[in-house]
Amino acid sequence: MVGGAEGSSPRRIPEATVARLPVYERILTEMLRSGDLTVSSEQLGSRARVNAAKVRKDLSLLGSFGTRGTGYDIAFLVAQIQRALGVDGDWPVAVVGLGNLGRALVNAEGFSSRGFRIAGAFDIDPAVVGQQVGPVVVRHLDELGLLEVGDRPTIGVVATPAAPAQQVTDALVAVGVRAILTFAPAVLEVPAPVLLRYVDLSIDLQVMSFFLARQPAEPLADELAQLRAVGLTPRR
Amino acid sequence: MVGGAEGSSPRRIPEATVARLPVYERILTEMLRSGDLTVSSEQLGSRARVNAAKVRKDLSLLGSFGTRGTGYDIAFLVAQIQRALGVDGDWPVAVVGLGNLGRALVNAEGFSSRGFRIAGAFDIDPAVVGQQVGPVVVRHLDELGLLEVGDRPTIGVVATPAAPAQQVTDALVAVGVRAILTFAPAVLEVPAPVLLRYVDLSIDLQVMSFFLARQPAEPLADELAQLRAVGLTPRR
DNA sequence: TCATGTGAAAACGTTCACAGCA
DNA sequence: TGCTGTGAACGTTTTCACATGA
Repeated sequence: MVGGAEGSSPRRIPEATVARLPVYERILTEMLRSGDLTVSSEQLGSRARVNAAKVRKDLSLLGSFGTRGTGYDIAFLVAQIQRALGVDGDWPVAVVGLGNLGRALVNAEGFSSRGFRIAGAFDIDPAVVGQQVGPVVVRHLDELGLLEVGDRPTIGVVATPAAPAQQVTDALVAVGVRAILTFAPAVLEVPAPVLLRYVDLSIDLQVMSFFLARQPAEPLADELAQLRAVGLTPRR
Repeated sequence: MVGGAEGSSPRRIPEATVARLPVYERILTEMLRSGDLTVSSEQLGSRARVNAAKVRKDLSLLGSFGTRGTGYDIAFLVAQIQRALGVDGDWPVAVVGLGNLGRALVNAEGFSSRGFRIAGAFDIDPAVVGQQVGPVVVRHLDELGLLEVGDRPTIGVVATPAAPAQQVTDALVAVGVRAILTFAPAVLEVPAPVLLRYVDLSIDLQVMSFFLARQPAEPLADELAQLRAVGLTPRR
């Protein structure tokens, strides 16, 4: 649904596919490290818990660069996926809230890799402001608007408790973030153009337990093959 | 796809709906706190960023208990959603890895609420083992198998770095968890019947940035209305 | 021979539009 | 009149099945 006059865009990549690409990429990167050079849709699919035909459809949307009879060149595939996901971009991220969760995020492996970089970390607790946390020095939330032009965040991460989350979100929107990723267990309101994504332990647990509840405790292997892992997506 | 002879199960609830129910529930609970008594599908939809018809479809799957011309009784609706999600269950959860992330999880609001309870927290770091973290005392991973029968975890949460994640997962599977929720940036292998869900900052960021990249920086309100927030679900 | 790439079919999920009821 | 509940239309995603090419 990202309509518009895009001109020379190579192909429309469905949202469902976009959600799987990072998973493929991670698997392929791991395989590269293990010394593998090529992979079949069958292999990749079984590692990603995805039907092989789906893998082929997904990859064919990026262009046709598999070799019939052999499979895909892993290194090349990784490069193509990265290109499709737009790794070349620069995505400054502001993290607000440096409790345990915020600290974990700021230190996360694979955060600064990829186009993402932490443009700033913010809190209001005087005990935390000024502290060095991982790669950054925590600043007061009031300084959010004072970031250099090149560091103006495109994405805001809300890692506060539920109570201040809406206020923090408003502050992020005010400095122009175009997307919010929130870990706070609260429902947020943002203006329509801002992308909003909730990451939530209790929601994940509830969805999981729903499926567990209607699954026999000791089920037969056959029926289980059909039970795919609850996806990554919009789901998202 | 949870086929089988379930007999008197009320209705099949699609996965997409299941992923939205906890969101509705959270909004409704907040509205209750604000003193609201009823809600229309329009109101609930706009808060959840979901089409009103979809809200009605979702809720009608739980049974028909709206009042035409008025809307839904919020308290009753919350109860129905909870019943559908199976709140009545008991879901012991084992958390492995008590770095910043594990600490955040163990202390999370809304963890122990709902049927979930922390049956145990495990690590291998001698500096952490024995420590009181939030509501629990951390035990050594080797003691995972020693939990009382009533505390045998149904769900395992992996909050370790990528390197030991597979090993930890194997240990969890060995003690009989039926679902794994992992925050480790690694691809895991589990036997087919075990549900597996990845929660991953860098994947979320990548998906978000993909949509941002093909979205005009200062887009018109009309086009944006179509850009729904990247969902929760499976996520998804 | 083996595995990709892709039309066509099936399954699934969303949205529309309106009948039905308070 | 206002809002739910739901068939039917629509759009998207998945899966099948096989022609194609290394």
